[in-house]
Parts: sequence; C-alpha cells; structure tokens
Amino acid sequence: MTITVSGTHIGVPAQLPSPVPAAEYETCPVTEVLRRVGDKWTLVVLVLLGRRPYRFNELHRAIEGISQRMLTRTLRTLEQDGLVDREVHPTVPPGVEYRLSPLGTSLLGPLSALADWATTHHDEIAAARARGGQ
Amino acid sequence: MTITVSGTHIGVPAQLPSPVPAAEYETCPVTEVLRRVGDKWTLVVLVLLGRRPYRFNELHRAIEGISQRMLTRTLRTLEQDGLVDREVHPTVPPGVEYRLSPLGTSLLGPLSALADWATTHHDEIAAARARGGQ
DNA sequence: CGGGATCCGCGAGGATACTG
DNA sequence: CAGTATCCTCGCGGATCCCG
Repeated sequence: MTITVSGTHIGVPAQLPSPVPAAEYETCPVTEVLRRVGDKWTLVVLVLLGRRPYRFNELHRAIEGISQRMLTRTLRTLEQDGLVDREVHPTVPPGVEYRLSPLGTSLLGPLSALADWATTHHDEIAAARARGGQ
Repeated sequence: MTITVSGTHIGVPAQLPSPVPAAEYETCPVTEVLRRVGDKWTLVVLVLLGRRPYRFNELHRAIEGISQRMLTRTLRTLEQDGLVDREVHPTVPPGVEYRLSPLGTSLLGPLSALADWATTHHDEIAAARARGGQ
C-alpha cells in the first residue's frame, strides 16, 4: 500500500483498496518508522546521538532507567536500519562509539516537526483529557 | 524535561539534566504522541478519518484485520485526546460518526513530514538491512 | 568496557460471545 | 449498529548473571 503524502497532509490515493490490506499496512514504510520511533527508548537515543557521539556505557548512564539489554537492542536495531553507525576501537578495554549516520540525522528534521506539534498542542490534549475523563 | 525543538532539528537544551530523568522522559509530550501514533492502528485510523467522516462499522470494514475491540479502544483514546470527535445520531438503529477534530487535522501536517521521510528513505533502510543482516 | 544469555512479568492486542 | 465483557496469547521490556 504505502501511505502516500501530498503537500501538507497525509493522503491515501483515491484508488486506495478498501479494505486497507492488513499485510501491506504492516509492511508500509510509514507504519514501520512510526512503530520504531514509537518504542520506548528510540527517541531519547536519537536525540542524544543527535548532539554528539556517545560510548555505550556513557549512553547507559545518560538515560536513567534504561536497561543494558534494551540499550543494546535499541542501538542494534538503529544500526541495522542504517540510522546509527557503530565504531569499534580495538583498544584494551574495548571502546565502542555510536553516532548518527547521515540517514539518521536526516530523520531529525521531520521528527522535529512532530515534536514541535506535540509541545505546541500539549495543553489542548491535556484539556481534552481533563474534560473527557482520564 | 520536554524535548525541545529548535529550527529543523530536535535539540535538547544545553542544560539538559544528565542522566535524562526517567519520569520526565515518559511524561514528555513528544514521547506520548510518538507512542500513541506508533501503536498498531492509530495511523491508519487517522489517515482514513483525514479523508472523510466514517461510521463505526464502516471503519471496521475499511481496515482489514482490526478487531472490534481495538477499533473501539483506538477511537476512544483519540477521542479522549481531542483528536477525534464522536457524533451520535439517536436513530434506530443508532448511527455514530467519527471525524477528525481541528486538533487532529493539525496533526496530519507534521505526521506527513515523517511519512514523507519514510517513503523517501525506505530504500536506504532496506539496503542497510540487506547489508547488516536481518 | 561492551555486551550476550536467560528468565520472567505485564500489557498490547486478538477471538469470541453477548447486549441496548 | 455500535459497542461491552471475558479470556487468552505473545512479545516488549526489565532483572540478573556471565564473558572476552
């Protein structure tokens, strides 16, 4: 399927199959990226690496509450998707640096648009929750 | 904390506490929005409602694979956050229409920026995966 | 230092049945 | 038609221990 974009709003082509095919929706690039960046730790890792390179344990200390396992998994996934570059220095003890790839850096722009929207409209969401219950 | 934005990239203020506080990260508006829109069905619901209003079962038929329960939950959450308006027509049988609120519509813009990025760079991600394994 | 291996709890999400 | 209620599965994410 691939959800398409035209101008300033998300558009689904007029000839969109109805119903939206389940298989194609789940493999849709937009869906994939949102689910990835919507997981628990990816955002803060991207934000930190967007500032400067980090060593593994340095990241671990910089993100309160993240487990070793999830930091590893988050970094591995980002690396596999080409968003993060991993650089090993064969010293003793070993030093591993993580940095955003150009692709990863290019993601920060659109991500910022969403972040901007979130901070701008956060009070409206809070107000709606206060009215509606929960 | 609230992840801040400056210009075209996500920035964390220089005085960002290190480590990033766990509690503040989880209640950060940006984190919340990303987790919401990153769940399984929110995106496609937003996209469809972005085109026109839908009745409940109409949506149910339009989205292959979604369970009744998850459609209800997704719509309820979107409604509570003020992104979707629910309109009940007291007819027999009852008719319920869902439409995007102005707030929900305003989300489509930044969401499109991310969707645009995803479609543009999908091949690079696929290539990275092909290289890296998995 | 930078992980991998293992075990486990919990909540997202699915299936089914029932209702105003 | 538009849900609610119930039960169940499965994978995300945490905790802990171990290793080169």
